Amino acid sequence: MARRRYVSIKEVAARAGVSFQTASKVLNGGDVRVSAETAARIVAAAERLGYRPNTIARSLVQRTTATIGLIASDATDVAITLASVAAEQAARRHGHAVLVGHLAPGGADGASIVRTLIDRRVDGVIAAAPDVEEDNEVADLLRAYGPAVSLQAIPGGGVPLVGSNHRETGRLATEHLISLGHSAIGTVTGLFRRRVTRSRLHGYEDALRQAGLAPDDGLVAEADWTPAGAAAATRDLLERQPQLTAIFVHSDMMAMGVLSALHEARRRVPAEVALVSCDDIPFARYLVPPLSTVRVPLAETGERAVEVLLRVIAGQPVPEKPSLLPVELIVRESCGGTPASTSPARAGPAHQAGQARQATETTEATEATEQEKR
Amino acid sequence: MARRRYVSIKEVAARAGVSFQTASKVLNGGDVRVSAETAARIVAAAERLGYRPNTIARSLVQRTTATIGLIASDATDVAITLASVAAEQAARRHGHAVLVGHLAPGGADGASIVRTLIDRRVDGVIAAAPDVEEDNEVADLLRAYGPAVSLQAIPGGGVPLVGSNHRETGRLATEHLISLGHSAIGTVTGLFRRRVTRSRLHGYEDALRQAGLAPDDGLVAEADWTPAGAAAATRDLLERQPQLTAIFVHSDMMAMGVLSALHEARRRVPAEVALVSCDDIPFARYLVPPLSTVRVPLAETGERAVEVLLRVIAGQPVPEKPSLLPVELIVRESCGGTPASTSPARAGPAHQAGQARQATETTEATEATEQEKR
DNA sequence: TTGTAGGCGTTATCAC
DNA sequence: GTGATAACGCCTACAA
Repeated sequence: MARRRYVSIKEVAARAGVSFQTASKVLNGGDVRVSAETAARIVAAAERLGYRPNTIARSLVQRTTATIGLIASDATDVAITLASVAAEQAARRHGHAVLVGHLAPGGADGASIVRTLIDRRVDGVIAAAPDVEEDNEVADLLRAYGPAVSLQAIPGGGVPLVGSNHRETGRLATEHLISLGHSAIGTVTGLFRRRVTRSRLHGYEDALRQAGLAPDDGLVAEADWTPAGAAAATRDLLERQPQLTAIFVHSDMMAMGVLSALHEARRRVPAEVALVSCDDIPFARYLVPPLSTVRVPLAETGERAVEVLLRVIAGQPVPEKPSLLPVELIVRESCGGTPASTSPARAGPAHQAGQARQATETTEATEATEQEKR
Repeated sequence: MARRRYVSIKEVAARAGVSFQTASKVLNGGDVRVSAETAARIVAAAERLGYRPNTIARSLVQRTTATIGLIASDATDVAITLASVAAEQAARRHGHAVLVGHLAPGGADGASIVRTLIDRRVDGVIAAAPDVEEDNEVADLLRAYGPAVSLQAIPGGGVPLVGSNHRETGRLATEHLISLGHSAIGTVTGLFRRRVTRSRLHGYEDALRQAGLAPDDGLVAEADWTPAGAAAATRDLLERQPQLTAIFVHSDMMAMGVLSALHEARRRVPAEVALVSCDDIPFARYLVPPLSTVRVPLAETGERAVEVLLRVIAGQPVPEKPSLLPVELIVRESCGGTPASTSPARAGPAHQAGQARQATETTEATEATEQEKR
């Protein structure tokens, strides 16, 4: 367990009887104008000695670290974690290491994370933490230093965005509830100050209006993305609007809180209250009842973000327009497969999703798919 | 968005009218045998120019990177993610950056992650990925290069372990079910090849034997830590042992699968089947019904791991014995608060947990606590 | 085909 | 108090 003395390229060279510069040349595979025989000797020596290049030294001269920074949120929302983990894996597939900093729940330390990354001279950074949407200091640092890509809007702009169409998401979910015959549709939202919340709310209102229903602020309850907050918001909603027959909730994590509150209030899902959510985290299908939700391609988002970042790092122009990935409604049981006979509401129009499709999923099919993955 | 030209200490020095060595001295706060006035001038210049030290260059000469490596699992198990995120946050609090590598679901790329970390000359590494328990190559690399700490056993030993007493965990959960009057207690386990599984199974058997009940292999169903796998195992179990009235499941993630399968089988929880799990992930309380579970201090485990690692890095002796954190039974509704009147089974003995306590939690109390945290 | 010189940005050890 | 010299491990010319 003692700290290992790393062998340097000079030792390899000495062993092979060449200068270390020659060794460097063959070990880096570049333009090897070296006899095949000496090359082999060098490679053999390197192997024998267990040579591992010191990327620190290499970075110093090359002025690039092959490392990207990742600002991640704490682990409370599984959906976001999914995106950041996928980003890390994608970066590594592309030959880059990843330096992460997770925002702490209380502290507004986004800037200190970014500074750590800058000091370590990462080649670029990905912001995958909703909280930084409100952090001007982070935004300034990101703009000032090197390339960056964000999974949420950055104040002041200037940082390419990768995400999905949140308005579409809200619309899809709400339209589906309308098409099932619901007209008293409440919504448990994320924090109002987040763009994603406002966009999904707009989508929700779009769908209502399109069906001739008037949006009503009394049907909207703000929560904080946590199950606890969503449970509280749901209790409020049920008290204020006991007649509601459906709820659109802005995230699967919050859907758990909604289900919990509904259960405590003895309202059966979907018989008495239908529920549609957003995200489609891996275990959404295992909630009781299985959750209908608009799938947001979180993992793909993370992967796309590193692709965009790596492209910018490579010198390509910074994308002007956000990169939006398609969302898709996944129908399971929490919204009821058939219209809930609550009111004579007009059936909503068919789904005319732009870049979205609708998928209906049977229990058996899902299970099979997910088993396969293992 | 253009890549910023970083200002070097030489520019700062020039600006302040001193040599760069002097600037280095005052900027690093070391033994400042420099006039207060020049010092101030240097600091001012650094600030004005937005000087950020190049830690790459610093690392090269100091042969330490103030960076630790973290081998993490993919995000499928929330519990494990909790530990690795906490570890990262703790490391940063201690002034260290963290380079992560998440194991990909399929690939056995643990070793390649470790090599990436080694090449980047991290000061130490934390293995927080159950999968590496079976990876000899990772174990060898960890032993060969620098300090390491693991959250699970490492083949061949030599790497300090931080975790919890799994046998105790299994015993606590099972004893509680026994104390509620159950005698036909099934268990949905993790993968048999993992130590944690075997330990929890031993705890389960300990409790049964102590209550005069004979362990029965027919009551044991292996799963793969996923909700899907646990659901399948549960269906098997219900088919083979329709008389069972209680289940001990080895993780909260799997508990979701168990609840799902129970729901599909129309078995009410806890009225017909009582359930106790392990982990106490943050949303365990929001499952339907709220999950009784043995709390494993995941976040604390991650924090402890970095403390141990940092101590070893600082030159203190490598701990011989594993560092085990206490577990605690959290009673919620999934096991039923009162004895299920199923069989005339002898009530189990009172809990004589070694380092564990039992906590009973009301809905109200939990909610209050969790709300506070925000 | 191989070796030499120079430098990446910093810190450390001495002289001055 | 301050600055010159050397070194960390490597890479990229360019010279031999």
